[in-house]
Amino acid sequence: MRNLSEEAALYVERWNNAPDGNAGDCPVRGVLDKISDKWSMLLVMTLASGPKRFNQLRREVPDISQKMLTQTLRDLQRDGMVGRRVFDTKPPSVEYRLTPLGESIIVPFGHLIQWASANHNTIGAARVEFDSAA
Amino acid sequence: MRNLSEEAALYVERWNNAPDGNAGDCPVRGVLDKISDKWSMLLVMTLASGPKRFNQLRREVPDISQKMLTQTLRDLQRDGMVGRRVFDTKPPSVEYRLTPLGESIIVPFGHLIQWASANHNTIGAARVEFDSAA
DNA sequence: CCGAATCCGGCGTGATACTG
DNA sequence: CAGTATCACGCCGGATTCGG
Repeated sequence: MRNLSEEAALYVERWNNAPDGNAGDCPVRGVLDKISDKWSMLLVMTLASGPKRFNQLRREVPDISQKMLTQTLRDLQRDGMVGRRVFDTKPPSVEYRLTPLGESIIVPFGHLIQWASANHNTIGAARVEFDSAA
Repeated sequence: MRNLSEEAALYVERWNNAPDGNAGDCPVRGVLDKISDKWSMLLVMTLASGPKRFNQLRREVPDISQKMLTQTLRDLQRDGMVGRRVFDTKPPSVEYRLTPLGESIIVPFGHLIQWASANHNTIGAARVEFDSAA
């Protein structure tokens, strides 16, 4: 191990000592697969600012199709990240909101966004450099 | 906004005030797409414990195909996350190691792993509950 | 030992149309 | 407004084979 930060070293150690290090059925990878879903985290962050209705979400995430919005919301609901509430109005309206579990992922995911925001320029430059060298 | 933690509220605000909130070409989403890659972060965490050679990586991540290993390593190299060093030995050997940029993602990604590790039981239970209700 | 090149099946994804 | 149903396409990713 090189001189990583204390905190980084801790995570690396935990990773290496995980009971199922890198098995395909490792439960952590199961959760991470959801996180890596194209739309899941985008919707979570959109719902983070408060409950929203179906078409409201469509407007705030313009490039999601209706199908994927429905499907992603159902998956998030299934995982207990999002709550769904139906109002018997006319026309009917449905409200989606983050559960406490859903809210709890905002912080760790925020760290990742912060990292991406801070480093996307560096990454972009590295890509240009790499491609020009080829 | 409900009573999220101070930190969570901060990330939500940043997200909503982002210059490109949710455009498809938002640079942050470009970076996040890489993170959401099936193998990228797995390899980063595997390399976090030190430089490794090609077949060494294959052994430590048994369920990755040779093709995806090559491809993912090249992408990571392109993004400046991984360095590649060739030794003119016989037989030749190639060593991959994290760059400082690559090491810098260990901490934010570690937070996510920690969250996944802490909550995968809750999520699993929520899924069973949801499926049985259907 | 470290790859590149090729073939190909499956599934995630979007477009479109229809329902209550 | 809030979905469901169906179809068709793209491309990711695995298996296999070949090369330096």
